[in-house]
Amino acid sequence: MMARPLSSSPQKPRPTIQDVAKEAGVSTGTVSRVLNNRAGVKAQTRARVQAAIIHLNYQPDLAARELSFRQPTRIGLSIAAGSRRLTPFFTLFLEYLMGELQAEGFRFEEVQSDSQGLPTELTDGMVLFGAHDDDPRIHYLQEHNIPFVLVGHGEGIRWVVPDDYDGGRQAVEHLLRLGHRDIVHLSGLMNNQAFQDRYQGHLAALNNAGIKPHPELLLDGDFSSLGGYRAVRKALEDGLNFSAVFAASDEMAIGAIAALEDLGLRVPLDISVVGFDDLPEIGETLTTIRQDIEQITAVAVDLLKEGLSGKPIRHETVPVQLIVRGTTAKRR
Amino acid sequence: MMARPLSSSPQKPRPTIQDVAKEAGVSTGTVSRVLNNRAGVKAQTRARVQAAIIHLNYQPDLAARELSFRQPTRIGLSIAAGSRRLTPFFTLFLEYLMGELQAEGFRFEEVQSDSQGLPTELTDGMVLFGAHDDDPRIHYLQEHNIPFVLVGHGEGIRWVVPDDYDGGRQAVEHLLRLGHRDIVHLSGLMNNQAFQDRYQGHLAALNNAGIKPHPELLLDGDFSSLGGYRAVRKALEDGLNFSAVFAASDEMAIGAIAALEDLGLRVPLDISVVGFDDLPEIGETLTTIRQDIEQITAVAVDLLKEGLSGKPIRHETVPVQLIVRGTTAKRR
DNA sequence: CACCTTTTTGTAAGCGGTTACAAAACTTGA
DNA sequence: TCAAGTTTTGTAACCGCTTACAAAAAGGTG
Repeated sequence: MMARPLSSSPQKPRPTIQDVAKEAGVSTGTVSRVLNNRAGVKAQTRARVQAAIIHLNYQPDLAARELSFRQPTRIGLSIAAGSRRLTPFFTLFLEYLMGELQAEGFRFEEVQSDSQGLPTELTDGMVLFGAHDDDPRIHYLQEHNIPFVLVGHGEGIRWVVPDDYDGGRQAVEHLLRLGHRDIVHLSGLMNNQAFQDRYQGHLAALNNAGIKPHPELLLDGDFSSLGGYRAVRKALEDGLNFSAVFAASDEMAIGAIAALEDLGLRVPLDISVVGFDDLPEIGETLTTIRQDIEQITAVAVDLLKEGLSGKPIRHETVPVQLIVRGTTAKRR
Repeated sequence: MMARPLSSSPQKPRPTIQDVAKEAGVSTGTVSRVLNNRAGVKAQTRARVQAAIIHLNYQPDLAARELSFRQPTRIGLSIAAGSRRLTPFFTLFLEYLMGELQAEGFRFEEVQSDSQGLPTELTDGMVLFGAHDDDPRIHYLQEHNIPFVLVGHGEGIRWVVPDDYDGGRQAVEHLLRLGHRDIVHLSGLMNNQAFQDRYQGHLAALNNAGIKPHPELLLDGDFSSLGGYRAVRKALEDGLNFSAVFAASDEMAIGAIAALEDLGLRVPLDISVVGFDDLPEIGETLTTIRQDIEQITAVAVDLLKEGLSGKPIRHETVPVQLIVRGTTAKRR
């Protein structure tokens, strides 16, 4: 045994396109064409090159590739001051966005969350999270002619949102089909467009069924599991009459269920609960409205690419989907 | 008004080092030296170049730079299956880690969270989050000679952790100084090293003060605000006797405070509460133990760089700090 | 089979930086 | 004032890949 501590060997030079070319007995140009799936390579040659690639365990150098392609590649993410970003939703959004940008060969430059929110580094494009319509960042980006996409609603800009309104409608229609009439809406103070839309969808479903909404069924769950718990518990203790809860987030739904069970009610036997988001680790047992966060980020990246290539401005609404699981049942 | 929708101009070529050189009347080599703060440039020349850089709003092309430096640059993050990653802590960790890696010129390759957890793409280095000592990923990385750093404890590998033990000790010593003797420890099922260490620190502080720990003061708060709320509320309703709560996370502390206040107790007049983490948006009013997440990520990146250059294996413990705010007071 | 087209492959010039080396410009001391 | 030494600057090769263009090979046709 040596006294010296273990240390890994410092360098192991990666194979380059040259090595692959030599191994396959072709030129670098041909290898490059194979790598990029370009037409005009004989099938036989292509196979030989691919074999060499696998044999050498070749991975193209991203920097060199990026340099050759010379396309804009720096994308920034800017988060509005005050938007709740320490949430499961945002974490997933961030992860998927990173993945999408990476897959498209972009460089995800920085998460900016300073109070100003204005880009400090120059980027080729921006994703805006949680911005208002007259956000100073929007003006800044427009002035500097930097393409961007807003996750949220906007006027005359590129944006993408999940269909919150439709989600609210679907959730409540599901409960109505099960015979429920007195449906609590558990949300937060309505300063957020998404939560407002979910509530509007809720109201629309009631309206379509000819049911008048009851104002005291709108509860403030503070967007958190704790808030959901306290709101529902208080409502029960105050004797509020309802047979179902539509929580505008999975977290609030979890809290609602805990409160119901703590007070001896069974879900879904006595009370049905619907959530919103379908978050992994959290809402996996809930009847809920699924937001496809991956798709939202994919659309965001698409829109951004359109902006980068000067295409016309466009926006998109990503559909949501009711997932029926074990927390809803026929009204007793 | 044109009917055609607005569209931004597709391209605006960035200035290159050549442009800067011409503008400043020097060669590209000199500009490069200025950019990288190399010695051997006359102060006057340096100033002229810097002026040109600012004037042209020049930003070096990262791809070109990376290609020239030819250093390993792809860093992956791997998250153990089953570790709770949709938490504020993890989100902040991710953001800081991205920032650090970026600042050091690395490329943050991917967030892996598949059940296997093994790297699917080749990376030059890895950050492991929430791995156990005999994690298959560790063996894999060692076999393939890929440098990595674990956020957590390990044997014979590079790792970094915050000083959880010391944090627990500091929190409880603070409460002891205020005269508290019956201190609830609010945590989760102890499957997590960090939470175990915090509890061990708690016990050590008691022990140093000659106080015997009381087993029923250890409460399961499920690592969440809701769990903290329910645990503390139940304890109060069961008549548990205590004058202070040490919650092993800010979220549980928030829950604990809500429960206390719902049952008519005042914080800190009647009961003192200490949290752990000092999370923005969440723990900002708490007396808490501050974890410097930014520093943790910075150390992780340092260790990784050492691994990349073949330096000996080393680990580091990042200190934590008691922040006294408004939720603790002398025992009445 | 000679000739023309089409397909496949090779060659070499970039992409935008860094840096080893050489050249030029200053210092210094006798 | 000039040679030798030192500092500053310029030149050009190179990093690994893409791609326009040219060359070679293959395929068709009368």
